[in-house]
Amino acid sequence: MDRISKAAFRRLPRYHQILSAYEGVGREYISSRELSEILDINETLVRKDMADLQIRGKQNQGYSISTLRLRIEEFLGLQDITEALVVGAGHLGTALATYVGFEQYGLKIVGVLDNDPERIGSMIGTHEVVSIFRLASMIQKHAIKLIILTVPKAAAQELTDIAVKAGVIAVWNFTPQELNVPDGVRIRNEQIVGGFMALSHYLKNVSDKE
Amino acid sequence: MDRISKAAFRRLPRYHQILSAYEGVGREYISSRELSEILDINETLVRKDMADLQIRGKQNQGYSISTLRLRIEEFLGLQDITEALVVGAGHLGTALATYVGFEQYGLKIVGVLDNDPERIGSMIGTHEVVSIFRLASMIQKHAIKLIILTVPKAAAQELTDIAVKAGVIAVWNFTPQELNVPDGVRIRNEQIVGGFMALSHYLKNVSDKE
DNA sequence: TAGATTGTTAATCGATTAACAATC
DNA sequence: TAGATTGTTAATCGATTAACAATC
Repeated sequence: MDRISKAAFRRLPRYHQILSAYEGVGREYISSRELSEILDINETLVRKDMADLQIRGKQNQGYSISTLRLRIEEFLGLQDITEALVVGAGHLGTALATYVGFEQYGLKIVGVLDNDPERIGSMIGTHEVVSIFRLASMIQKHAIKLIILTVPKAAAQELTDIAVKAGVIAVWNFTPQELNVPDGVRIRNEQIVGGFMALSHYLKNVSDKE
Repeated sequence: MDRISKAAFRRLPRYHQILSAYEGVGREYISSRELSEILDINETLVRKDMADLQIRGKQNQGYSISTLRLRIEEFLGLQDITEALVVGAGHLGTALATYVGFEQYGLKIVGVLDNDPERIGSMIGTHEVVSIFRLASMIQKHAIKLIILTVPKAAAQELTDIAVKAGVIAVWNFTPQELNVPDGVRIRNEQIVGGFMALSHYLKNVSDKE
């Protein structure tokens, strides 16, 4: 069975991104040392992560970049197509709905919904924005398992309830609302403002020292 | 000195968000039990976090919501104004540049830059998009310490170098590029696609079991 | 061979949780 | 008083790192 630690799991996207970049310029192998320096983590930790992924390196050369990248993709299920709806067609929803990079990871946006009559019917990339009232029916029609939630905080829980009832089992939550869902439904909270808070704390302490 | 664990630090934005919501509806106290249930973490952990923040609760009532919120804001420096530039005026840059919620945390966007002649001169919210060639001069003029980077991956490192040379010491990085910066410069990587990867892994394992 | 590198084990470090005393 | 709750200590769990053997 595929099992790695939570902490290692969080490193996989970062490994993946470096591997893709190196593969793009034709490199074949990368050492744990190099990976550790780019990511600013310990070298042994990289080797441990590789061992957890059941990837073996070559003495004197390091790890095969393509093997490793494919292994991460397999592990994360990036080779399957995941169809998703973008719920909320504001700037952030638009950014996510039109981001072409997602294709590479198997994420396919199949619809964009909003509640604003002015937006409904307009085009976002190749998608016509449809009414939020069609959320449940679209989920059922396409057997959607994942929604990308970019609506105002006040609407987040209600729309999640509707989506879950219609069959969704994963919510990528870009709202600051802590969502309540039944067991078996997975939430990923982006809470973008959290990133700023970390930097704000740093900036405050730098200036305190001056 | 203000010192809490890394893990506790990551919980602060989530506490803060709940406290704001409860304060908005007029609640005065919240127990560690309630916080732990909303966030789906252990009750003792909440109390330990409070102790780390040097916040004391009241027996039988819990923690004062406003005291706790203010303490978190103080700790994170959210009461100071942080001026920042949005570098890259695509959909994501636009979303971040126009997000009104940032004000509440002291984040003030003072400019938006892009390299596309079609975009330069257009308005994003109250900001006129200016040429990326003015990056260094704008940083110096406003004594900017933080940039919000939403440019294509290929441009990320070069623009970071320019910004750091001009005086920036914090980069909120929404590109997938791992940035290389001198000591003393803090990077926060958003790597949005990482959130999808976590969900993709979950979805894969759910369907494998069927 | 010497050097570079992987892979593994044991030690250490950090975070979470259980247990329970204190108190309103 | 009994019940609800905080606050703290010690135990446990999980993650990282140091040390070092193996090997190309």
